[in-house]
Amino acid sequence: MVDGEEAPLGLRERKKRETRTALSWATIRLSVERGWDAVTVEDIAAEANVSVRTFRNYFSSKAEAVVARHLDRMLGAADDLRARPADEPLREAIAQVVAARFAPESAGGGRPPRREWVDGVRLMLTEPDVQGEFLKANMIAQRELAKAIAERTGTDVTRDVYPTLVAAVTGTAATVAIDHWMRTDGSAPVRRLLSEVFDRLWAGLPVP
Amino acid sequence: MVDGEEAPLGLRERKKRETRTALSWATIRLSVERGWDAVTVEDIAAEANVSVRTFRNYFSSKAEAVVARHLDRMLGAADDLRARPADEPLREAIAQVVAARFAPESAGGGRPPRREWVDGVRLMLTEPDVQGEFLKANMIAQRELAKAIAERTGTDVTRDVYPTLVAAVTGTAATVAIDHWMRTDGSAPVRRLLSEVFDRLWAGLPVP
DNA sequence: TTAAAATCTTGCTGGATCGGCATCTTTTCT
DNA sequence: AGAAAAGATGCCGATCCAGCAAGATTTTAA
Repeated sequence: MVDGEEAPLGLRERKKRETRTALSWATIRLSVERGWDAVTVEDIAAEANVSVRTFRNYFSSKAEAVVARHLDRMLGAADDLRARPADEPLREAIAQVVAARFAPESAGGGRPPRREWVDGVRLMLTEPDVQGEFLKANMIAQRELAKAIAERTGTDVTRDVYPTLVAAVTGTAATVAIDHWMRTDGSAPVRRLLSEVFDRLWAGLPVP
Repeated sequence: MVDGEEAPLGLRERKKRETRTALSWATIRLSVERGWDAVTVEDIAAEANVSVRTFRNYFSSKAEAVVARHLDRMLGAADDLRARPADEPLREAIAQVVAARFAPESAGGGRPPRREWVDGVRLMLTEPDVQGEFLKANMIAQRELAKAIAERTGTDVTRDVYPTLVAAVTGTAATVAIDHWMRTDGSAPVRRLLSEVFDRLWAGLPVP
């Protein structure tokens, strides 16, 4: 399951990933454009040129498909962490990899998000199912992140609470930043919020 | 929705709460005893003397019913926070109310949990659906907690990130403590884990 | 106290979801 | 090349789910 990430990645695997992201994007786009309830799994499958059954092989719900983008992002961050110089302070390393994954270029095509789109996304994110899946994804990513942190700090995920805790805090930072962005006018970019939240957390939550 | 908690609480409301907790407990008990998949909504409804449709009016899934206990607990904590002396440091106040709600007496009848029961609960909590709902509930509770914190600190939930952040950290602490308890032999009581986690968070996550 | 209004419970039901299975196609391995 | 492995798809029965309306209970107002 965990073989070298360096393998050239066969055709099969590549296609699978393509289908996965295609389905995920299709779900997001259609939902943003038409509204959550106005999109069926059938629509999405058609949009991505696969059968409904195949959609189900990849995702067990629309919400899961939407959140897949975020999940990949966070898993990627965990992965990046392992590649970070070992002598870099943990806090720095984490801040860097997470911030990098939140960079606009890192998302999709770096197209300038239109007002309409942002509003749609925000609306979509209010959907309870989506929020639930979002949290689940975060949890999964956190487990992976905890492993990476444990390796880096020479701690044990099952014995020490430390790696799990730091991972959880990282996930929380991301969630809070996004959450706050969602509930405000969105003028403050997520990255700024993220770094602010990070600083506060590692400073022990001083009263402002 | 948020009227004085002091209102005598009419018969209607009382009955509703009773049904709600009855359904929640029934779900938990049956699931622990028979195993998650061996329990249908029909069983639960029967156990609580209501129709299946009524179960659905209260909860949209078994998982949600299970987690309702935890949700109430956290909402209660948020409520307790408002009643805390205003000059008490925020950190202390939060630690107190949360710890109090995790006290064994505060749960159900203070019956000594049998080994069998604990194992069953642990097994139930590994169920993905349950975990998902757990996270959702936490999020809901956090929003409420954030409001209480905002009141207390004179900050604004929509303008400042601070209250949301502190609430999120509190929720995270609870989650991590429970998560760690679940994945270890359970010898360390949740309350001890909780306070350890709390201390570390408010100390800015020093490297151990 | 009584009648009206509001709310809750419940059975019914059509539409969507879900996951197992068999089959056909594509990729990978030897 | 040929066999083996893994994916995609269609089909289908079981289940879930939310809206609706009828009947019961509580609350409110007169």
